[in-house]
Amino acid sequence: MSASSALKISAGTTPENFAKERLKTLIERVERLEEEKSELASDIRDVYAEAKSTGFEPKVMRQIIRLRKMDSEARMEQEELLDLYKSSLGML
Amino acid sequence: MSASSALKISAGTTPENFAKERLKTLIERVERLEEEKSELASDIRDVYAEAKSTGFEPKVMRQIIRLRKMDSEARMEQEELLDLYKSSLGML
Amino acid sequence: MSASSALKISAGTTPENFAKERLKTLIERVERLEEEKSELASDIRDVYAEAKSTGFEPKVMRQIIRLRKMDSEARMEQEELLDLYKSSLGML
Amino acid sequence: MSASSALKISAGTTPENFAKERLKTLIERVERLEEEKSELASDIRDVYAEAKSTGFEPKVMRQIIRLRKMDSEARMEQEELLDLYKSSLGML
DNA sequence: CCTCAGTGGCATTTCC
DNA sequence: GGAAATGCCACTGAGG
Repeated sequence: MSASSALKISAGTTPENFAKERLKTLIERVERLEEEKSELASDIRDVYAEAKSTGFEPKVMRQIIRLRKMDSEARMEQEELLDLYKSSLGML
Repeated sequence: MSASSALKISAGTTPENFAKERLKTLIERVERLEEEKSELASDIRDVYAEAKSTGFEPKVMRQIIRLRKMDSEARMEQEELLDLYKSSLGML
Repeated sequence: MSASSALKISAGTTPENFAKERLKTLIERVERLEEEKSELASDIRDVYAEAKSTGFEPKVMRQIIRLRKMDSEARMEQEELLDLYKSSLGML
Repeated sequence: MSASSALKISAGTTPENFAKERLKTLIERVERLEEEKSELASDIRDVYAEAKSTGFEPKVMRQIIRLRKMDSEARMEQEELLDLYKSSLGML
């Protein structure tokens, strides 16, 4: 489709239409991402279901995962703190 | 634990170890999925930030998205209702 | 109430007793409300039972009710969105 | 509106319309009850909010209420059991 | 008995 | 940073 014809103004790119299209695009991007996020959530539920059927309690697993997450976050904070010290002392 | 081979004791596949490995695998699968989920959440925040910097209010966008989601859910429920009617009337 | 009388100490309104009484009142209010809520749940079950005995499937009824609820919620969200647009445009 | 005219058959009380009206009534009864139920739930939330603002922890209050409920249910069961014994022994 | 929807509670996130 | 809202999980209770 060519944009060279001024005759097609009625469906053209007025500023309002431009904004409208832009908004539409942004919303669809979010929706797509949300969709993928939901699928991952569903995958996670599946893993827990599988675990449960093998005899592992999902509740306990969640606890473990929470703890490991806290651990790794604490470790990262420690490292950031260390870097801060180093840079303060001109050691980076 | 089998006593048939003394050599494999330390790293052997006793039932307990088997369960332990299985649990470890499951937990790592969940952690990987959670990781991806977080990245998507981050992507979504980015889109909203970008939208905001272009003059669109995230609050409005969220509302629009919520409405669109409700619509599609309503449509799905409609279909379920229809199936229910059909099954009630022996048409399935 | 005055603390000048030593006679009323044992059952008096010390700060602790005051808090205790207040807590008791709050808890009883919740319990009363929960009670009424349970009665309504029971009434609802009765209606479904009656419907079933007249030949209507509760499952279908629930689905219909769910849909109607979604509709009314969608309507409310529509209005909120409109308000949001208005406030975005300084029309409120 | 008069029911004396046979001319109004098209909107009349055919068996299907009768069933339809009956269903409508049942559904509206349920919806009304659900509505009241929601209002009570809202009232309960309000009480907890009020309690919280006065310094009581809702979480603890919920615990207390749960325990008291268990107690009263246990007591009722005890009494039912006692009645059963009595009737077995011709003491009612 | 067992599945499943509904509901309350909790945690995270978001907005002010 | 604190309050409010949203989404998620566990649990209870109803229905098959």
